[in-house]
Order: sequence, then C-alpha cells, then structure tokens
Amino acid sequence: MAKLNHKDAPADPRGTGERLLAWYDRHHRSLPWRMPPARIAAGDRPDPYRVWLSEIMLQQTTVQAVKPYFETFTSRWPSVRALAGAPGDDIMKAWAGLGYYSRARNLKKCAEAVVERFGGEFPSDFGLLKSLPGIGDYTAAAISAIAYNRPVAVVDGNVERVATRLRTIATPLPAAKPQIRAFVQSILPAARPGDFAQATMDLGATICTPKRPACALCPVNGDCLAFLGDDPERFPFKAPKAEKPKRLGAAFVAQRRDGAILLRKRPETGLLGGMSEPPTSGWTARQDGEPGLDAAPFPADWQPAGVVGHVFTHFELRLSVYRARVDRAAPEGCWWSTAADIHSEALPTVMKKAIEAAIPGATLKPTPNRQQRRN
DNA sequence: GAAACGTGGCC
DNA sequence: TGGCCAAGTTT
Repeated sequence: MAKLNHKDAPADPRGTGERLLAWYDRHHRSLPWRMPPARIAAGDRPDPYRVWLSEIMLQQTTVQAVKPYFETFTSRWPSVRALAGAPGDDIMKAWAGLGYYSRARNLKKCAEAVVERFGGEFPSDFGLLKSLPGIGDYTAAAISAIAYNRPVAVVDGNVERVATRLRTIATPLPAAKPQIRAFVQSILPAARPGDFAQATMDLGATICTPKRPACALCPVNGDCLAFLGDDPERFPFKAPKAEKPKRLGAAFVAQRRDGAILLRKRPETGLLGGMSEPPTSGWTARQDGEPGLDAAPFPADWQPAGVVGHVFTHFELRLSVYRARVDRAAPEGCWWSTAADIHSEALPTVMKKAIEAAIPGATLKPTPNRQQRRN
C-alpha cells in the first residue's frame, strides 16, 4: 500500500462528490432497476415502485441473488397496486429462497399502505417513507434520493466503508453512523443526489471493497486519508462478532403413494415466519443428542435419511431428516403438496435441502427431458 | 444498544 | 473449511 507524506494532503473534500459523479458517469454498473446517468441527465426518473422493490430486495442481499427475483416480481406485479392486490401467500412463494422473510411480509403491508395512504404513489419525503413497513433509515433515504432526487445522504454498508476510509473514522460501527452521515451530507452534490448515492455504492462494491481494495483505480484516492496515510483495509472498525451457537433438530418428510409431500405453514412471525415446511421438531438450544422419533408428528415407519447442515445468521443447524411412506389424509394444519405444486411452494432453502435429502430431485423443477417419477 | 432475522459466494 | 460479507429493519 502506498504511503504518501503530508505534502499529498487530501484535495478539497467538497470536490470528492464531483469526482465520484464523473467516475460514475463512465463506470457505473448497468442494473435492471437502475436508470443510467445519461437518461437522468435527459430528465428521466426511475419508477419509484421499482426503486423501492429493488432496495427491499437488496437489503443484506447481493446484486446477483436479487436479479432473477426482481425480474420475476416486476413481470408478475408491474405496479404497487398490483402487488398490493396479490395474495400474501403468492408473494411468500415468489420470495422463497431470497431470505429474511419479514421483508416479504412487509412488502405486501407496505404496498397496501402506499395504496391506501398515498393513492398508489410512493411519497418522496424521507419521514413519510420511513413510516412505511420495512422501510428504515437507509431505504427511506435511497428512495427519496434515487427516485425523487432529494438531497438526502444515503448510507449503506458500502457508503460506511467508503466514508470511514476517506476520513479515517475509527469509531466502531454502528456508533460512527452520525459522523458518517454528516460527512456524506457535506460532500453531496446538490444537483445529483440520486446519482451520487448510486456512485458511492458502486465505488464500494467495485473499488473500495472490504478486502484488497483497488485503491490505484479509485477516482478519489487523492481525497482518501486512509489511502494517503493509513491502511484502508482497517476500516471500518466493527465490534467482533459473537460465536454462533449450534442447534439440533429433526425434519419429517412424509410422501404419499402418488409422490405428494406433506407440508405445513410456520407461524407468521419469527424464524422463516409465514413460510412452509415439512413437519419439524423445534430446534431450540438443545445440544444433548439428535432429536429422535419421539418428535415425529404422527406414528409412521420413519427411516433416517441423512443430516442437513444449514447456517443461519445467528446459529448453525444440524437437521436430522426422516422419511416415511404415508397413506392417509393430511393432519390438521397440513396439506399434501403434489409433484406439480411442490416447486412453487413457499419453501425456504433449508427446507428444500431437507426434502432433497429424503427424496432426491423432489423439489427440482420438472424439465421436458425428465420423466416425472410417480412413486 | 443488542439480538433476531437467510442465503450464497468468496478466499 | 470456516469466517466474512452483501444496497438493513424490527423489536
């Protein structure tokens, strides 16, 4: 890492924003939900519905993971009114696999609120946006700036990294947030708040990365205190993460003679809230041996079918999977999901893993080339 | 302020 | 392999 002396002190910080915009004009990423800077300059604005939807999907989620979901949602529900009118279960099914399912629950609530409170038009005001379900500080600022070009500071994880490096802010997150927000506000170009927000995020995603940042390519390295006199990779400062506890549980995959699989719906709140699953044991903090057949939802010829590992945000799960052939009506609260339906159920990834362990191929989409198995 | 809340990719 | 991280919000 280059260490420059004091003669190379940062240029006028007020120029940082303009330099970021000039870089963005040339090197911006092309994304499905983004209006490119040339069209912004021509007077176009992005659809606030698409901005909102993309921002919710992008919370703690990579661009690559979001792309296909964004395409699915916007094709199926082209407007906030369409989404507000959709059955909640359809939204959960379409969200399955993307994670953080409270986002999907809040998505419908927010769409309904926009229709009822604002006549189907997203507000531009930060405070009004933040009053909507699922919209916090970041998302309210992002919609306000990107969709409406309001001069608000948009601070996400990328911007936190860029800002703490530019100013060598050594206060650990999240305590450093006010400092960061104030700094970003101070360099915000008044004419192009939306482009500036996206420019800063693009810089963080492609140049000012967490590990091995490409400082030589950075358009504002001359403004960066970390680059000029420190080690950029040290920033931002964060508290060490707590160790993940390990939990054990069991899943019971019952299959009917025609191939249908028994599912039920999880409670609306909490982990995987509102999503579907094969019957499972609880998996609270138990470490005293694998859950056994006493946790089965009903008596059957349960056979061990392997163990599935899955890492959640705050714990690791080892799920013992059992399988049985069952020929009976679905118990109260459960339903038989046929081979034709199983692909479109609201199954979280961990539950697809469990079903796959018991019945390989069961949750894969049928292809024209593949014969459906019927036993 | 701290904990809950998913998943997949990268090194 | 396992820890880190990704356009955070809610309670």
